[in-house]
Order: sequence, then C-alpha cells, then structure tokens
Amino acid sequence: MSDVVRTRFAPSPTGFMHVGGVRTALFAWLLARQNNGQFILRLEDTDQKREVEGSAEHLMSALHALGLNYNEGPDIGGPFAPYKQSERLDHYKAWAQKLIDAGRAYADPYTQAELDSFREQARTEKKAFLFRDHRPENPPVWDGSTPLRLKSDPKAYTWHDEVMGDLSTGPDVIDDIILIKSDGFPTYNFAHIIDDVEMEITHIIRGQEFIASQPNYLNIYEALGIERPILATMPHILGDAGTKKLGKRDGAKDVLDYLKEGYLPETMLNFIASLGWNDGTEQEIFTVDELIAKFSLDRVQHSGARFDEKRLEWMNGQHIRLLSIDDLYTRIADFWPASAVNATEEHKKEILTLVQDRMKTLADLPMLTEYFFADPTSDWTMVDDNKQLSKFSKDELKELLRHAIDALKDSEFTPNAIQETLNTLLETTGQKPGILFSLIRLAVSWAPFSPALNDTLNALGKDTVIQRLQTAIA
RNA sequence: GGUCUCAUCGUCUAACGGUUAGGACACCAGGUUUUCAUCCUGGCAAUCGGAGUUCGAUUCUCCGUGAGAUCACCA
Repeated sequence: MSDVVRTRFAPSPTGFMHVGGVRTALFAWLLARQNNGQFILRLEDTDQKREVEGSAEHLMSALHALGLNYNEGPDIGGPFAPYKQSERLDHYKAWAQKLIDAGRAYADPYTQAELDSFREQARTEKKAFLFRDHRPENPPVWDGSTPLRLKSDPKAYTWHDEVMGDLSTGPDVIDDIILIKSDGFPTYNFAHIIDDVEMEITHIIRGQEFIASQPNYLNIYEALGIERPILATMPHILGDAGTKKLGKRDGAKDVLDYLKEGYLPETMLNFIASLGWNDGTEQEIFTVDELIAKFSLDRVQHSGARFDEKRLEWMNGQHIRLLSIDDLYTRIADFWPASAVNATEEHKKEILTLVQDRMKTLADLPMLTEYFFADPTSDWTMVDDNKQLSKFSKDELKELLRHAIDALKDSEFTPNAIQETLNTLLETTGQKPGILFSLIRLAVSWAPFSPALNDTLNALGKDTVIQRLQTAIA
C-alpha cells in the first residue's frame, strides 16, 4: 500500500450530485488534503442500462463548483488512467482469470428462471437467499457468456471501520457473488476492489449501504491475496421525514441547485461536514481550511442525520458575512436586479456593504436592493399599515415630507452630515424619530425594510432622494 | 423473515463512569438599532424502556422497543 494517503470518490454516472454524495466526496477530500495526499475521481460506469447522459459531466462540475478538486480523474488523467471503469475491462478480466486459475471463480450455469425459483424458495422458507447453496458441482468452463461468480469461503469476519468501530458478521452473509456480468462488465463488487488496489487507494470512504456487503469484499481480498485499504463508513443523510435515507425520490436536491439559489460553496461544505461531524468544541462555523485542519474520521457520527434547511440558511448568512466586499461582489455578480445593469461597480459595492449583514442567500439581493436602482412605486398602504404613521392624515404627512425636502436640499450628503440634518429636522418638526424617519424611509424606498436611514439616503444620492420625496407629495 | 448497524432537546450535536446534561438551528419573550433584517439578553425543550455491574451510569453489559441498511447480471 502506498504510504501517502490516497482517497477516491467513485460515483456511478446515473444522476445528479446530491448532498449524500457530496459528503462522501467531502470527507474523502478532507482526508487527502489534511495528509497532503491525493484525491481521485473514478467513474463507476459498469451499468450501461442505468447510465444517464451528461451525468458524468454534471458530477465533475459539481465537484469543481464546490472546490473539491481531484488530483486524478477521467477528464484530467493520471498515473493510473483510465479512470472510467468501462475503459478498464481488461484489468478486471485479468484479475478474474487469476481467480479462475486458482479455482476461486466459476461460471454460473443457471437461467434467470432457475435463479428466480431458488429465490422464491428461500423467501417461502423465510431464509436469506444464498447462491452458494446451489453451487454447481461441475460448472461449465467460463466463456464469458454467463456470469462469473466467486467461489466464496464462508467464514465469520470481524473488521475495523474508522467510523463505526469494530464490526462483525457470521459466515452466513458470505455468498458466491457475481464478479463479471454476462455483458462482460464487472459488478461494482468486483471492479472497485481491483481499481482500489491498482490505483493504490489507501482509504475507502463510502455510505452505509455497503456495510452489509463488506464481508464479501473481505472474502475477495483474501481470495486475491491483496491487502485491503482502511475502511470508513458514513452514516446516511436522511430526508425531511427523518426516517429514510435521502434519495432522489424524497426530494434530495442537486447540490448545484443550492449554489444557484445563492448558497456559498463553503456553506455547503461546512453544513454537510457538520451533519454528522464536529470537532468536539462549540464551534459551528468552519472555513474550508479549518475543516481540512480539524476533520477526523473518529469524530464522525454513527447515526444518520437530517438535512435541516433552516440551519443551512442561517449558516449561509454567517458565511456571507465572513466575505470581504470584493469577494462578495465577485460571487454575487449574477444576482443583481435587472435595474442595476447601469450601476457602477463602486455604487454597487457601496450598496452591497449596506446589505451584506442581512442576506441569508445571495438570491436575497434583488429584494434588498431593488429600490436603489429603480424608482419604486408609491404604496401608501404601507403607511396605513404602520401603527404610528396611520394616525396622521395624508396632508400632515406630506407637510412633514416638505420639511424634509427643504432640509435635505441644503444638506451635505455624507452619512454623518445627513444624520445631523435629520436630527435637526426632528427638533424643528417636533416629531419622534419613529414617525419622521419611518415616513422618509418609506417615501424614498417603498420597501418593507432597508438599512439605516442616513446610509440609505447617502447611497441613493441627493438628487434621487429629493426627486422621490417630491414624487411622494405630488 | 435472515444479517448488520444505530438511538441525548422538534432538528444538528457536546459531555476520561461523578456536569444544575452544555452549545447551535428553530420557536417564544424582552432590549438596542427610526423600521425590517442584523445584533444582545432571557425562556422553552432531551438522555427510548427494563434489568444488571458500580459508591455513582447519558456513558459499560444484557433483554426489550423503535429506526435504518442490506439480502440484484444496481452501485
């Protein structure tokens, strides 16, 4: 085995990248990164029927979008290329031949109907079906037209899992599993073992669904006389119902959709890592570098966890606040309201600074900033809905706005100067801030909320402020 | 049904066998900010059940219960 850490993410190209897949990939990636090792992408495309067009490209773009970059992979090659199983059939055949020569693999002589009846029989006897109960005494020579099966060596196993601890099973789970299908492609069960050995993978990180077949893999390692990698099993991420493994059917979402909705990649990584892992402190927000430094398999939870979108939202807000304005500006480029098309970079950054603290996702931007770029439509029902303002008549309010126009017209337009002007206005009109400021705020924005009034006015600029106030009293 | 695994607030989780069982999200109530959001303070809220070991059990053991995974020429 290699003495550098080599981990892999080995999805089958049968769909999109959901959060469960991201976590498996993330933990493998973190392990490689924190040990200065390598992270490998391998496509397990041995089931031609289930393969989905474009899925491989999708998986790769999702990994890139999240920053989970791999050192070797189907699109970039590497010392153990190819990294697509469909292009490695000769490797599997060669290893299979070793097993045949050693008398540890044989041709499956049964028809589908015969197999079905064996299964049916097991079901009526309320037993688990074992193919080896029907192992033929004199199997035909394997010509590739029928499945090739392992001649298993049933025994009890105890093995160590870096996450789950010591696991054990009895001999009755060991069976003569299929190594090569009748279409010439290997099964996952066989192919991944060969590839992991040849690619010098040191740690296998995968989902809980493989725990049941792990003893059979151990049996193959032994039959092949090869050392097995370190094993780590991740618990499942559960759907909203909280009871089932998160699958596409339960509304498992494409991780790229979260990015499109304005979640940051680092939020996704932080959140998905935290779902079943913590560093033992009370820290909740981790940068990617902190995750790399602090991650450890032995602190991964044993049980499944639910994906809570509320918590994800909160966490995204936290990560957005961690961003510098320049960084945020770059990332939020696609989210500006259409009306911002002619705004300068400087102006947009100024506005971004005002609203950064109140964004939960990047997609909140239009709602928060629309009125900075386009004149809002007056909506006096907002005044009526305001507990304090609704006590005044419209004429009284317009009179107040006229005072505001006069004062602001002569004011310097910096945040501080505006604040002074507003404070003076409070004295001259004898109004409470809750009334005067709310009124001005509404008259210039007609929005349910906005940043501090002086900052808002400053960002709008004097001409716009005066013009909007005049529109309001017209 | 067989096999395997898991089990702390509604959710994510912390707790060398000794804590008033801690934190975070959500929720509720106050407070600050002109408003909203943010922010601050406080509140609500959990060890699945039963035995056993122990001076002492969330923690170790056993038995239940519940949940999940798996039992494909899918991965």
